[in-house]
Amino acid sequence: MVQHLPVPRAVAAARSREALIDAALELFADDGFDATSTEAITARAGVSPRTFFRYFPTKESIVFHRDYGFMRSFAAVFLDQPASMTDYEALRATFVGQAAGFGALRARIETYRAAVDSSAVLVGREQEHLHDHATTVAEAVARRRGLTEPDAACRLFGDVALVLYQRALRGWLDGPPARELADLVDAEFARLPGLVR
Amino acid sequence: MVQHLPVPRAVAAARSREALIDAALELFADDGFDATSTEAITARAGVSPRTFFRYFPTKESIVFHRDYGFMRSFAAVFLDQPASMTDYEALRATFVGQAAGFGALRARIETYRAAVDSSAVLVGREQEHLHDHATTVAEAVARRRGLTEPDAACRLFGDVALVLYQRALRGWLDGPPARELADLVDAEFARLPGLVR
DNA sequence: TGTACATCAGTGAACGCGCGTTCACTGATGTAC
DNA sequence: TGTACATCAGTGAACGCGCGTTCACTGATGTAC
Repeated sequence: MVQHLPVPRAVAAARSREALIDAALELFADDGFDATSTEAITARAGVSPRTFFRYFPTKESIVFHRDYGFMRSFAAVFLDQPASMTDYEALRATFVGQAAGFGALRARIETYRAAVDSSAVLVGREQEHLHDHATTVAEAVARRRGLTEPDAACRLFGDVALVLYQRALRGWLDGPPARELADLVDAEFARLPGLVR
Repeated sequence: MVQHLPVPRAVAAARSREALIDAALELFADDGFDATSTEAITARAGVSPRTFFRYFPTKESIVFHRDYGFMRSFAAVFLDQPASMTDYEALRATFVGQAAGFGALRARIETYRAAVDSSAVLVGREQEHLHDHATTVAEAVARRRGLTEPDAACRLFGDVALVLYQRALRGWLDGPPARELADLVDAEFARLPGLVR
C-alpha cells in the first residue's frame, strides 16, 4: 500500500501557488497574455479552474507576485556610499552593485520580460511599479542631500536612473549570455554625462 | 414643415466619430476606463451601441485617435537647428519649439491625461507610442551625426528626451494654468546636465 | 495516545457581465444615364 | 430634371467568450482536551 506522508497545508498551498505562477508566466511568454485563459493556466499547473482565483484576484496580478528584490535594499546601500562621491556616482555604484549576481536569474527574468511585453495591460502595470521604484530613488537622493522631501531634481534622478537600468536590462537580455548585467548598467551610467551637454 | 437639408455622408460619419471620441474621453477621465462601458459611451454620444464598433475595433483604441501632432514635424525641425549647437542643445531647442502654443489644447490634454492614467491597459498602450517617439528622436539624432543607423547613444537620447518631455507635460498639467509648457520643457532640459556628474 | 472538533486547500456548478462578432436590414445620400 | 441603382451610415437582435463571483461541499490537516 502507498503510505502517503501528510503534506502540511502551508506546503500544499505554496506548491499550488508556485505551480500557478510558473505555468502562467511560461504560457504568457509563449502564447501571449491575452491568448492565455486562466483555465489553460490551471490545466498546466494541475489544479482546477476554480483554484486560480483562490490565490490571485485577477489574471493580471499573477505576473507581479515574484519579487527579484532589486530595490529592496536600495536606500541602505545608496546611503552607505562615501560622501566624496557625487549623487550620480553614488547612484551608479549602487545600481551596479544591485545588479551583481543576476546571472543565475536570467532565465526567469527572460520569461518575465516576454510575459510582460506580450500585453499592454501588463506593460501598464509594470509602469506603476517602475514609478514606485523611481520614487524610492528620489527619496533616497533627497535624504543624501539632507532634504525632507524630494524636489524636482531628486525626482529627475529617480526617473533617469530607472531609464538607464531598464535599458541595461533589455540590452542584457537581448545580448550574449556571457555579459554581466552589472557591466551593462555601468556602461549606461557612463554614457549619459557625455551626451547631455 | 422642417426642411432638413441633406447631410453629406462624410460629415455625418465625422460627427458620430468625434462625438464618440469626446464622450469616451470624458467618461474615462471622470469614471475611469474600466468602469465605463461602450454602451455608456454610445448613449452619451447619441448613437446606438452597435455604432461604436463601426468606428473603433476595441474600446481601448478610441483613446489614441486624436493626434496632437507633437512629433509630426520633429525630424525636420531638429535637423534645421544650427550645426554650432550640440545634439543636446538642438534637441532642447526642438522640443521647446514644439511645445509652443499648447496652451489652447490644455483642457483636451488634461482630459486625455486623466483618461489614460485611469487604466493600466491605456498606460501600456501609451508606452508603445512613447517608444515610437523615442525611436523617431533616435533616428533624427543618428542622421544629424551622419550615421545610417541609430547606435546606443542615439537611442539613449531618444529615451531621455521623452522622459524630460513627459515630466514637463505632467508638471504643466499639475501646475497653475498661466505657466507655459515650453518654459517647463526648457527647465527640464536645463536641469539634467548639472545632475549627471 | 486517542477522540472530537475546527480549519483550510481544493473543487463543482451556475451565473452576471461586458466586449466584440455575425447576420440581416432600413433609409438616406450619392451617382450613372 | 428625372429615374434607377449603388453605396454607406446607422441600427437590432442574437450570440460566443472568458473573467471573476457566489454558494455549497469534500476530505485532509491541525489542534484542544
